[in-house]
Amino acid sequence: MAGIKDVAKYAGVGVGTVSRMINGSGYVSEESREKIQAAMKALDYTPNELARNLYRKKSGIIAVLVPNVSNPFFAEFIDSIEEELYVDGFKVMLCNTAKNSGAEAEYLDMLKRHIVDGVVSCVSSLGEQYYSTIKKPVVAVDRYLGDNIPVVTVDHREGGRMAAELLIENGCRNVLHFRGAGDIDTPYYDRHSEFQRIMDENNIRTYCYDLAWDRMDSEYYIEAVDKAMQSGFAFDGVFAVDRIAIECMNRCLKQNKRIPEDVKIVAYDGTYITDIVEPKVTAVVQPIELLAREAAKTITALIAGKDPEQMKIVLKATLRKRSTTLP
Amino acid sequence: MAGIKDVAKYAGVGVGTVSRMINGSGYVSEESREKIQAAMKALDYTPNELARNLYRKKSGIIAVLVPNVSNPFFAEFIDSIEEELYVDGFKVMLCNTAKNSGAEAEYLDMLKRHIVDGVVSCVSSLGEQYYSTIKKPVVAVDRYLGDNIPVVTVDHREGGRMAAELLIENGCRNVLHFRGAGDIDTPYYDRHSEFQRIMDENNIRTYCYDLAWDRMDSEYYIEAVDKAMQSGFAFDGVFAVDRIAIECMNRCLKQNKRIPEDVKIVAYDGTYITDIVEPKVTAVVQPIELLAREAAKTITALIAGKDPEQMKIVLKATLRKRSTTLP
DNA sequence: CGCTTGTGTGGAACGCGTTCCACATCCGCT
DNA sequence: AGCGGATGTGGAACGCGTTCCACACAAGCG
Repeated sequence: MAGIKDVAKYAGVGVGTVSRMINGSGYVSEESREKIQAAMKALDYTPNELARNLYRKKSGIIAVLVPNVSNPFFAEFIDSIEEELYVDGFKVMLCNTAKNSGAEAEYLDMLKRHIVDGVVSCVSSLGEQYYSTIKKPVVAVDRYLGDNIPVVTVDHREGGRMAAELLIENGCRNVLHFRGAGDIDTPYYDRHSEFQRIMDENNIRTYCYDLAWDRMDSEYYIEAVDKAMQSGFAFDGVFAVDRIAIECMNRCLKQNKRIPEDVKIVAYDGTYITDIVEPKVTAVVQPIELLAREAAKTITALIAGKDPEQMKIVLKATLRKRSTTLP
Repeated sequence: MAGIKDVAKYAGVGVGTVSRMINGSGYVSEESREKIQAAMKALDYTPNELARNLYRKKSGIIAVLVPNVSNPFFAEFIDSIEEELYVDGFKVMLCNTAKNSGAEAEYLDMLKRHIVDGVVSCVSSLGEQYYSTIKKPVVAVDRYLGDNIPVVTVDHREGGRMAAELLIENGCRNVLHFRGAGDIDTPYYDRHSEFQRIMDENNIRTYCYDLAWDRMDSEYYIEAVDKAMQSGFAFDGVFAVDRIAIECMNRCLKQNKRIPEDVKIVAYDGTYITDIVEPKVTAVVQPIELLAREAAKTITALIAGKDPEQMKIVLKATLRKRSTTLP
């Protein structure tokens, strides 16, 4: 493989001149330009990015940590952030952490090893104290990872409220509430706290099912719905993440319950799967693309050495009424 | 940031000794071991992977090119291959190519730049002649990228046959056939050729709708179904990729057609979305996990300098009968 | 005792592109 | 003529970890 020295020799110039030309820095005469161009073509030269990276101490790669890309929420998030970071010249390293409890730490370790310039984390099994030791660019999505780590999140309290109020307006009195995983003081959980608060305030009976934080697969979701159904709790409303909401809906339909007449359903996330089932599911929609854009902006700012303008960016969720609630 | 020299100085040994200790190569006395260990801890030393990479001329990263991760087929593929490659010590760089026509070439270029050690490509807008100039490890998934590029694929001919025969057994006489994108001589397309051949052979009327290769989004799919519906072709069978099959099903239900009595549907891919809609959709299921595993095995073998045992690995698709065809 | 072999070590050279510094022209201007 | 500035260039030093070579010392053996 030809190196810059070979090019310089072939073109009859010094390595510095070749480097300046490639990087468009400093002076290079028209004559040298042509000779170097010819040499590069003749030797089929491509700069070794590894060497550049070493010198610059950066790789141009950002790690994005998610539990699982096959979950449509994270798939859409990754899709968007990849696109966003691509235009800024960064590549995305994909890190699924659910498969293996050591993966999160290992991927974070790549920051120290200079393999990645920054991390966007949508997971948090490791906890604040672990993250607090990291002095490199990290952005948290939907969870607190420590005081010095900027977070991009959604107003889940408001999201939980919208869901709760809609079910109440719809006249629900007995609601099945699948509570997501995770620490209670992570922004993510606000939807459940607020939802539950409003339910209690209005004397609505609820049956809460707490999900494990490390399972996002269909099998587990189906199992969860099974168990909730077997509890014998007679419900006329459901609040759950997309996939579970859909599963509940299908069970209800199988039991000849009418949707939305007998059971109202509000899903959380509003990924495209709520729109491909029939009836389409009413959902609190997370602004995934915006979440990705803000996360991208924040991490690139951090990498560029700028302080993020805000340590906490809170986006708005929206309510998308479809056919699983009354018109 | 502390470097290996600092550690060596602090421990009172030479850099070579530190390096040997870190890499477990060569001799290091117990005494040196302890001193180095202490020094590493004291200085919070982590080796700079960039420098190692430069020396070794490899980055430990494999680029996986897909049109779009939000498509569940690719999401599941990436999910699996990431897991597979993780155990082999490789990281995955995610490359969505649909967003931008230049992205595929740019990501491939990273091979030359030594940013990635190999590429697993599930896309092919660039064509054989482009790929043929690449002398680095590349594995193709479901498409031919040239004679010297190993391919992992599925027996789509068989897949197309299973779908066709099932619809015929079900008594379909007028079938809506959404044909996927791409070159006709890519393995991927075999399903359509074979399906169509059998349809023609049995004098089944078909209405073929050809999809654009560069669109995988819901909007486009909905538009496609719209157009096909508007054609006025009265059909009693549908063969299409998951997402479109589902869309067709929903349209039919809305028009009060009964599934499967009035219209039979066979989807291709069999990702989880065919299982969350009601009725569940009969599908030719691609062995995505296996596809990922074989692709991972092949690319790691290539990177290790081994020749792949086979230049073409063909896996079996299976038919999963659900409720959109007769029992 | 002399020799081989095993153990252990320091440090120079290397991989490869970037930057910086010293140095050389050539131009215009006073 | 003399000076300042723009233009242009070559190559050493650097970033940082790895490898290899020269060298040192101990033990084992005839």
